[in-house]
Amino acid sequence: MSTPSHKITSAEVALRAGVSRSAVSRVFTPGASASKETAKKVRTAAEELGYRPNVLARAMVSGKSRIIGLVVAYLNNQFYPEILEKLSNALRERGYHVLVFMTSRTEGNIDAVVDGILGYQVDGIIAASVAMSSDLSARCEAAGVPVVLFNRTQDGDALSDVTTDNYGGGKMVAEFLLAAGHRKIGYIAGWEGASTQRDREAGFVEALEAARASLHAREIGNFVMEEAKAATLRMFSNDPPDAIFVANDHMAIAVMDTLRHKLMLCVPKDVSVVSYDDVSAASWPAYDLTTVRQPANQMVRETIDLLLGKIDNPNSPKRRIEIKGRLIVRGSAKVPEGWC
Amino acid sequence: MSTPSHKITSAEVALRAGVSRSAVSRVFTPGASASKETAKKVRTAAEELGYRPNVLARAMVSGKSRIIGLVVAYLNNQFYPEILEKLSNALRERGYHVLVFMTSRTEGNIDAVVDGILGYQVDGIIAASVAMSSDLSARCEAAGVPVVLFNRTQDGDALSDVTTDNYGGGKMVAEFLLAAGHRKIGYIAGWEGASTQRDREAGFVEALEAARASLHAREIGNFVMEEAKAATLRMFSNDPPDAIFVANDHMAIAVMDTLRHKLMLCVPKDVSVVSYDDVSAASWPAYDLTTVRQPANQMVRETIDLLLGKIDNPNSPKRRIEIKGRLIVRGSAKVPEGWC
DNA sequence: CTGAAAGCGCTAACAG
DNA sequence: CTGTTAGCGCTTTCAG
Repeated sequence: MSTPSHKITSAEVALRAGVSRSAVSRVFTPGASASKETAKKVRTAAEELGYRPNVLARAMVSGKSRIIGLVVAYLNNQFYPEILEKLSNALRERGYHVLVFMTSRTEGNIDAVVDGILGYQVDGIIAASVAMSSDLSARCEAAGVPVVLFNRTQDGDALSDVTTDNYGGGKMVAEFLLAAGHRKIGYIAGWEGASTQRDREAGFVEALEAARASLHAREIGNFVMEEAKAATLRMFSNDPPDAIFVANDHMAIAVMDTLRHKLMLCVPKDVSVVSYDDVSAASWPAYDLTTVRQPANQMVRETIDLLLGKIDNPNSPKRRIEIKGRLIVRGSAKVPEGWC
Repeated sequence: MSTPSHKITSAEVALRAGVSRSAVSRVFTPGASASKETAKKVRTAAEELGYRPNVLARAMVSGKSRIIGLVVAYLNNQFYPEILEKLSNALRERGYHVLVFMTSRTEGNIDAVVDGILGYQVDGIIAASVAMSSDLSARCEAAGVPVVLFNRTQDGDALSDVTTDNYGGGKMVAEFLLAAGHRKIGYIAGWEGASTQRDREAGFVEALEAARASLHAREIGNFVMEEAKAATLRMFSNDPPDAIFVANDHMAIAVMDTLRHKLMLCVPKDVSVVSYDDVSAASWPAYDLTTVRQPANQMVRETIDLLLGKIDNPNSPKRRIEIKGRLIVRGSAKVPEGWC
């Protein structure tokens, strides 16, 4: 392979292979018709020259960039790097690449961010745990760019989304805690703008009430470790609970640290802790969290199917996919008698 | 703003504003000359139509895509999500976006991955903790795409890189452990293909030898938690050490879990543990790791400066930047008398 | 300061 | 199966 000091075009390959530019194009276009012989000549020439088709030029004429924009808020919560990795791998297998757009979780600048994405002619957008103004989703719609919300729903909106059954998950946790005999149960909430937070809490509280119990204490942790610590301290400053449901694992880690190292309590002897997500740290022996698993692989698969489906068939209807979660019982909470 | 069902072109904006396409272009090109009045007409029309310049088309003619390709191996190690986030934010501030390419850590498929990147006409590539064949770096060179290696050096190669002083860091750890009175010191190695692994170990071992001590035990963890656990078990199966240096925090977490929960040892009473990186989990009370901090912000800044510098000025020379690390003393290792 | 014209690298329709 | 032709949306000389 020679190493010229500029980018190689299909014309140069064509010249060297003694064919036309279209021939070159066809050889590099899956499912286009070129004779075995032409293909070989072209591939050889391309190899020798170090030619790669220019994806951008291809995108311009075909209208498909094979780029998916991924909007993500905080990578601190281990759940999201895991998702990003899975998403990226699965997408690559289907011939797409991921352009990452970081934003803060609050609605403020997300519109600007997505606006920026649109300029890259992405074929689709996955918004992980962020909210979009309906104005903005309308623009995406208008631009013909499908959007799917990952791990977040948004009402009154025409966006597809993939979530787990957060309501059912919250309910499961309440039933588990109740069955273990807990009666003074606290809840540490995530950011209240998040549908995950709202649904988990709703399911949790309703199951409590269905059993004639009620929330003993409630504090807000906003999905942020520092705030979760402060919330825990507040919750234990007076008439402490004997069990806590924390809205996600990320905060639960901070909660457990605070319980043990600031309040000198034992988990689960003094207080049971249950949370949500089942990130990999949840299974580390130091925490050993009982938690509701969000089946990441399945969520990713559904998200991609939904998005690519919409790309292939732009007027496929909006869909909301809700996947059942499962309670993973570990050591951070008392286990009810005979629980299986 | 109206919401047409297709993508808006500069021609449409031009038409509505009663100017030429070039005028529109100039209004959206920073530092181009357009009269105040034209600018206003164009902006209004653009706003009403919901126009965004097509970055891809612009890239084709200008030759600059404003996309940086980021190659990253595993997001499991918390260090990388943190870096990705910082990188992405800093780059966006400078008008670039990040296209993420995931690969496995071993050299196998990385060439294919980078090859794919080149097709996107990225303006530059940041390779985080992955090795590139010299053949491939030659191709990037030939294509005029600068590459900088993040947290990894590669000898015999013309690539710029940004690392911390891993050799010096390893040395610091040895001195710290020795000063605390440890004499039976073990090392859990990372993947041996990594320069970080090699340099940390080299500095560590040489400082040990300089003090007429030597490595008491050595096992390989390959930067993978499961393997680090197995390595720990092996190391303690016979004549256990009283201190361990673990090549990074990610493995150290697994090592500590194993020490405490499988081997029933106390840290640091029975064994001191020191590691490398200072990811956020290192400061969680459950681990409270004494570790060498890699100054992420500074590394990111240098990386970006280096890369963008090379983009602006293609024949700026290759540079290797090495940043000093610092030992963050926490509770996972005995602290030498009078250490400050 | 502004418009007309040319062309970035590629693919898609059309003849042959 | 193959080459020719016409653009994708934009920026950029070059005249005016």
